[in-house]
Amino acid sequence: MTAHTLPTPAEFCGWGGSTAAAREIQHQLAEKVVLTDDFGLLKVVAGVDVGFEDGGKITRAAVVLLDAETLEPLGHALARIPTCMPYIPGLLSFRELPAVLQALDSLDQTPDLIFSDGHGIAHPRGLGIAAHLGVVTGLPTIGVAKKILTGFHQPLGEQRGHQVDLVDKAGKVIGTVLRSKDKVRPLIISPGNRVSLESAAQLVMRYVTRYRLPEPTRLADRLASRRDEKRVAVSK
DNA sequence: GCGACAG
DNA sequence: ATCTTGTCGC
Repeated sequence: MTAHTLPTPAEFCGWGGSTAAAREIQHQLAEKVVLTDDFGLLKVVAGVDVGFEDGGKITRAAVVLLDAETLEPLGHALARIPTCMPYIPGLLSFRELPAVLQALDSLDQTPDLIFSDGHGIAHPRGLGIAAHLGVVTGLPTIGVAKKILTGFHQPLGEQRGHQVDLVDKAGKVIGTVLRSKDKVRPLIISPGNRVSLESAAQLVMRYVTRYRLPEPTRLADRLASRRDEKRVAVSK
């Protein structure tokens, strides 16, 4: 069923699948993205991120579930699969989604909203990993990136909460450059699916506490990159 | 042709 | 993303 939306990892191994085919899939799926806030009250929010092990041979996806109201941890999942596609700017989702989907499937609960690392519609073909994930799962998603992939913006204010539009060459707004904390590099926020541009930035700020990244993303990042384990290993 | 380029 | 210690600044 996902054959037309996400080539199997095997199809890309050794370049069995072409980048041209992947780009065509993105163009088609981008048309399915909805930017309407059609979700109800948020009960469970999730954060997803991907890390690598063994020099990149293993792709490791992490998903964390939090109570949308209290940010209390409700659960998490990990998926580790062989990596068989290289990183290619613009085609990130084909490399990372297989593991992410597997981790999501292993959960006993479906989140009402997913914060994904990377871009949503702020992408050359309008389908960054967050948007791709949203279309494939049918769930509301928001892209939280640390760098711009495409687009331009006016100067941004220095204080926490300040934001400016990220626009494409045609002048269309595709995201928000958001200062989540004072004196830190801004985050690039863009809708993935079933979330409006305005809500995307608001929701991110709702889940930012004392760090640059919103909690769902920050916690998923820890799990995916094994921050805790490494800290112990180094300080020991 | 040249440079840019999420994670 | 990942390899990696200490260090400068708020």
